Amino acid sequence: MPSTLGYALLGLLARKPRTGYELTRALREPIGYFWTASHSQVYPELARLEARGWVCYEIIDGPGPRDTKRYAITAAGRRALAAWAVVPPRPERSRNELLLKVYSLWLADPAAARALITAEREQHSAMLARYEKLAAQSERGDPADLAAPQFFDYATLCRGLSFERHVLAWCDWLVAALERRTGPAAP
Amino acid sequence: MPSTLGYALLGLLARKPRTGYELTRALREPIGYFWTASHSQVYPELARLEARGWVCYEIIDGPGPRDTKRYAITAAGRRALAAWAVVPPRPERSRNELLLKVYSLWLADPAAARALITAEREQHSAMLARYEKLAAQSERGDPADLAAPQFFDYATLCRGLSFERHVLAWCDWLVAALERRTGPAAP
DNA sequence: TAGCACATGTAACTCGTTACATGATTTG
DNA sequence: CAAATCATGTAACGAGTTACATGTGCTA
Repeated sequence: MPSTLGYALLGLLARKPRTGYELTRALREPIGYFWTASHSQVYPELARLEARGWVCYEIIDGPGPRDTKRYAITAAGRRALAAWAVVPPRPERSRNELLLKVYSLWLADPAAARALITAEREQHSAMLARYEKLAAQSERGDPADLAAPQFFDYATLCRGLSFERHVLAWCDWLVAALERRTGPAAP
Repeated sequence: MPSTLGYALLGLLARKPRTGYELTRALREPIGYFWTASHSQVYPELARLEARGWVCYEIIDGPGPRDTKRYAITAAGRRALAAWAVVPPRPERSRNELLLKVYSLWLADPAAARALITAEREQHSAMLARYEKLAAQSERGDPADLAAPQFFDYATLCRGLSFERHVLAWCDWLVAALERRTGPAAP
């Protein structure tokens, strides 16, 4: 039973073969919205998956002192991934540093407290813009085809859009509440 | 500079003095909604905070083979907490195992996929009910008093309510989309 | 020619979980 | 009398981050 990262890599390889470097990049950009890993985790994990027979690789020529390996998922890997995907994940305990700060914000300087929430708002606003751009670009595929990955890409994107909108609304509410009490921020 | 857990403990102690055990409990029930830790983390962290002069303790008598210590925050601890609270947290990379599973759900059995999302929906439905109960109980305090903790308790609760409602709506949408394609689930 | 993207690995360290350990008091 | 709750600690392990390490090819 490999780690969650192993299944993240399998999920990417089930769509197309990639090198370790390409997997690392994918763990920043499309997958990074819900799972991340650094390259120092990726290479050992690929070796473990290969030892288990869930991925295989061919050596292609590339730059640098080492071999460049292009990995692909095997039939056994695909079966393992499909089985893992429907096992309910254990309820994960949330870790939200911002909420922890809000919990102690009554001790803080009111102007600085307002600035904290405003900054957070901007982060989520930027993230929402990125998701909206992705949504505009995405070809959704045939929505009738549940065996094609596009619909599930779209489902994860919808979750991101919804999440950012909800956080944004909460930030707006909180900033307004803080301003109502202490007067609007100085210019 | 202590860990985030240190500030979580300070945040609790700024409200009232507690024993390590009481802090551990608080890290499950009220704080657990946005930060968790097990008791094996709490005791060493309390020792570190004490060494730094941010908390102090008095020994009270209790059961068991060891001393029972009741910890309280010091003036220095309170200053450190107030300063930390307004420093913007580094944007945290999300880790959402369910979304990772959704990303590979096109490979899975459609009925099992539907069951996965339905189960997730029930989890969030139960969590929403807990939050709504808490909201009904909560005395919000004088909303004009930004130096009192009650308003900020309420703010974190609002975030929980909003979060669960958004996830619930997404689950409902996804289940409906999956059913529309494969026909309603067998009874 | 300096920096970046490509490309792959190892090592040290931190944070968090699980398991090990002990023992009193209360409740079913 | 068994189990849960109160109460506090240490140790082993696993997952993840940061830093170390090497080297090519392209572009500003």
